[in-house]
Amino acid sequence: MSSSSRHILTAPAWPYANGPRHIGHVSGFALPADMFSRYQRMAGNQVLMVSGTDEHGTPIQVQADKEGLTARELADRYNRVIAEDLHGLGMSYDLFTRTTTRNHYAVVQEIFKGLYDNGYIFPKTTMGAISPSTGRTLPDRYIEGTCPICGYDGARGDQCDNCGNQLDPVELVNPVSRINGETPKFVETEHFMLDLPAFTEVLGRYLRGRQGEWRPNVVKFALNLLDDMQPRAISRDLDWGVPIPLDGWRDNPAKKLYVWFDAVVGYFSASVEWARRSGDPEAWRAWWQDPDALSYYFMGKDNIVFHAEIWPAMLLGYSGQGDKGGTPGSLGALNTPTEVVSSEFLTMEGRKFSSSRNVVIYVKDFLERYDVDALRYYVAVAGPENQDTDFTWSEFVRRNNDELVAAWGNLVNRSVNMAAKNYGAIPEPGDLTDADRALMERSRNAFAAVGAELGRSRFKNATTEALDVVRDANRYLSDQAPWKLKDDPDRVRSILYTALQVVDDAKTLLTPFLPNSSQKVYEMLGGEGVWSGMPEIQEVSEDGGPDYSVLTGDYDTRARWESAPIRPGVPLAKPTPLFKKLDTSVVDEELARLERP
RNA sequence: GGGGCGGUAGCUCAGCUGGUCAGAGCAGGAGACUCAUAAUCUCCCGGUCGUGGGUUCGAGCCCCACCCGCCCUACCA
Repeated sequence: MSSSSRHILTAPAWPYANGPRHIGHVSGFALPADMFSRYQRMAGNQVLMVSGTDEHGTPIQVQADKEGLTARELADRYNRVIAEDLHGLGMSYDLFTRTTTRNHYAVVQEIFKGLYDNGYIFPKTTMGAISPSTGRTLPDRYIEGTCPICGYDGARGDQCDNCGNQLDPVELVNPVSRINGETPKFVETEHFMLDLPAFTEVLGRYLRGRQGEWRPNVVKFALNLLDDMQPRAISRDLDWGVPIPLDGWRDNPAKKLYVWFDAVVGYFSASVEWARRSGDPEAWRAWWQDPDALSYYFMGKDNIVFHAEIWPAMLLGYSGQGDKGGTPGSLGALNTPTEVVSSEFLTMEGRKFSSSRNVVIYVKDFLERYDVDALRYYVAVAGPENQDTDFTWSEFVRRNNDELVAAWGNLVNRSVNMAAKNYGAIPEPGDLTDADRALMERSRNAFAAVGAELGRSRFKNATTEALDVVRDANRYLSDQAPWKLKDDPDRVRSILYTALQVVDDAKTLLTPFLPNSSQKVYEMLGGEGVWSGMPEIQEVSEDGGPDYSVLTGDYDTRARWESAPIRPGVPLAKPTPLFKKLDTSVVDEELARLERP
């Protein structure tokens, strides 16, 4: 079905390095992006999947202070934790890096300069707070006081936790520093603004051109924002961030680029870093400048504005294509997103995930107790694709037991077991009946159907259709009942051959969701080597900077999105179960863990 | 306050541009089988598609209002 090989950039959102990831996080960006990427690679496309940890900004600084660490130390810790979470999930990143690399700084500054030179960034004077005793800038979140809106007296400078409104610290009644209790002094401070109104026209054309392609809620949401575009601050009074690359600013220890600005550039900077590490520093251009290249961004719905509005604006501005024109920056014009795929939110047993209330299950803890494929499957078939969905332990156990173990695992087990026991090998079929041919044709045809759903990031539909093949195969075995045909060995061999061919097809269809168990089935049926590649953590170095670790891998594997004929004669051993059946008592155990400090 | 998404069988959810669209899985009931991790297969039960209007020959699917849940965002100050 897919005609020619294309370059496809997969851009999963950058997790913020302030703590471990829970399954709500990864259900929104990481797992969908990985399933999409694995499918696209199998379909023969050249996928580049890049991301990393987002490590700058006030929340990191605040938390670091609280723990007596530097921001860098805190970021180092959670970069490692998150990389291990994603590694455990089998996320097939070509590069998972971080925003504290020298490469990232340089690329961010290049994008800034391109925008600046084209007139899309301008300075503006606003009011900001400093600490009278130290003379240092006091970031918004370090200030608390009485909320001017609801009267709550624990409001922070940037937001009131009681009424949820965003605030300007200048508005707070009786503001005090959270560091030492002193009263901050408000002084004039200069910041840079991104001129978003200067992209209204071009973004409007861009977004209207995406109608019918993107999920409608994303386009609608973004188009609606165009009605009231405001310049957005891109610098911050904080020393933890990327320096502003202009004379007089570059060395200012207290003014850095606002974290969101550097974070969205990460998709691009990581591509550049990947190219350099691959040995061809220009290789990124195939994904960012070829007009036929495609790019897919995966994130939670709270991030639509950055990916459907601000990042396209930055790319257009850098490329000299905003409403005020300009010329492309020194790297040349860059592609805007082909599609912004936004997920809704996962809830936990009917409630919002909450680390502080312990309404949460972290990736690490999950993977210590359960198989990664069980989680991947759950997110694929029951994740927050079109609407908020609830994760419940009972549903997780049920899906695992009824669908993975009883339907798919059992099909593999009964088919391989019968063949192994009777022949010790994939049998040579006799004459095939209509029923045999119909089932094999049915699973062959599923590649187009499931592939079409995967290409549109419709994972629920894709999983369901793949499972339908499994159910049909189980039905076929029950109908044909080879165990009753001891006196017709030809027929038995044909039946088992047919079943094994469909098992082989189904394992291919399920590979994007269940790469680990598909690898097992692949080996069970005589496959050798890596069927579906897994990421690895590598220590890397960078000229002039500290060493750090990245996630990368070789995903140029044997997996192809097509039915591959099985080979009679290949030896078969008695199969071992693909999945572990879970006792229903785990539901109570896990529920008891929730809300226990 | 503004914008967006969702509200479909007991449960979790599919239903594209309006006309076999009233579905799937699970749960519940009955039966078949024994190759398989007591798994599998068959049949049955089950919904006035949030509420109230409207458009249409015909509406979960379009329009209006309202109710509920969630997301983003603003302001009176």
